[in-house]
Amino acid sequence: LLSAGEPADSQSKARNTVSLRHALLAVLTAEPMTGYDLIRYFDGTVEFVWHAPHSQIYPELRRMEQAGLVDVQVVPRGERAEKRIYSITDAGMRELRTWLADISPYQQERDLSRLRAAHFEFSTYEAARNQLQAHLDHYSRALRNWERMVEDVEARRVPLMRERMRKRPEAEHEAIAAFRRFAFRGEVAKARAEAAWAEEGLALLDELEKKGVPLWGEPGGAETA
Amino acid sequence: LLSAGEPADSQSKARNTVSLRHALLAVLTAEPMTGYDLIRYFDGTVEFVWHAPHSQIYPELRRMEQAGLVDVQVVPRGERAEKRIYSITDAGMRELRTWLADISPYQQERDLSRLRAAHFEFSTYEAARNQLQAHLDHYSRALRNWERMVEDVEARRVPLMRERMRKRPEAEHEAIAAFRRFAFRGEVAKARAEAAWAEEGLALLDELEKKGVPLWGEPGGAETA
DNA sequence: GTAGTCATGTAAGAGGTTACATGATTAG
DNA sequence: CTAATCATGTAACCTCTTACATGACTAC
Repeated sequence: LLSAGEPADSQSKARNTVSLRHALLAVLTAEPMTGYDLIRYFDGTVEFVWHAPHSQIYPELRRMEQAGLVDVQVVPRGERAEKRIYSITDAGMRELRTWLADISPYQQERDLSRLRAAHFEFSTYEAARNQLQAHLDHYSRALRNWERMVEDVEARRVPLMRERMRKRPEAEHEAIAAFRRFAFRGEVAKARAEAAWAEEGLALLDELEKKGVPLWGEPGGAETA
Repeated sequence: LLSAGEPADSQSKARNTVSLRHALLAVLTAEPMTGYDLIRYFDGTVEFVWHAPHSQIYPELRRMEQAGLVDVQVVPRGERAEKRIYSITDAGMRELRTWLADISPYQQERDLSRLRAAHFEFSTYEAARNQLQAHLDHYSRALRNWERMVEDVEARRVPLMRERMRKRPEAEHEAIAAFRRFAFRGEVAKARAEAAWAEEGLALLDELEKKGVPLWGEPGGAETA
């Protein structure tokens, strides 16, 4: 049996669970910050490549601390409270670099929209249209977001990126901006492809309905066999 | 907990965990089969939209049986062994249709390739190239697969689809093929977009290297701050 | 005072991966 | 008789989601 997309690389153990860890390390390269700050950056810009809720981030930071990947500075907040400011260590930087060189196997597909679309014959024209319209809406919104982010990167309007640049020599600035822009452009391309796919699907539904092709779910269509 | 007496409140709470269940139901609409058969279909064609290992499929089939979504026929295999042939019930068909009409929230992004690409500045030109080359290889292979599958659907060369058609009136055949084709075309578009993205990245790396833009990970580049 | 933001956690459970485990049948 | 294929499970573990939970500080 031939399977779809086996990476099948002979070497490279590439044991790549725990990527939340690397996402956190990557953000911490910009500047030391609290878990709370990390969550904000995740929800702001990093979110689009790696989402994580705070219930995952706080415990992971503790584990990273124990593994020596980050240092903590405990700072009093007012009279009674405290906050924990994390910064990346040399070991953390090494871990990040190692991870950047690891080729990891591509994770298996699990695509709800596609799974549904492949079986629209059991549905109704109306329900199928709703699905595709939701798909189109979702990716249209996403597209606008990522396009604005590409512009923000080009105009150097991203605070965390500016901070990162401030700490590095001028010569490296171009690379820092270029790779961020490149990543966002990947999302732009994906969103565009998905939106176009949804539109193709909506056109297909119109065509089939006009031809009078019946679906199982329709009142007029055949019922359960 | 799913109970049969849920009064289908207002419109679609969209409680959409357990989609493995719906993927299995969808395959079972074609014909009754064993868990082993289901695994083969998953690994063959369904895999590209929904992957699942056998350790997930067997227990889920038992749960579906208990929920009344599938019927089982236990058939002796030789002298001592047995096999369990599952078929979808009316309740299973209803569940499938309900699910097809549910709009589920889009799951959060978690994209390793993009996460890495956004931080190539910490890597080396060589490592970054390897990443993108792997990306390109993966999606080029995927692209060829999905393109062939689109052709197979167009030529009605997919066994499970033929089986499905055999059981339905001629009028519905066009829809059955059209939706499968449409789903595969979505994967084609995605693979094409990802391959193009990787190529754009490889060109970017060439350009930056030619200009002499330094990266952190390079021997010539700055080391850890 | 009170609402909003800053700040940090725990816990239960679903879903998914990997490994362990077994044994029968069939084709050569 | 041996290998491949058919066939079905369990268990440990990890990740992620959702919900529960707390409280201090700050601006109005």
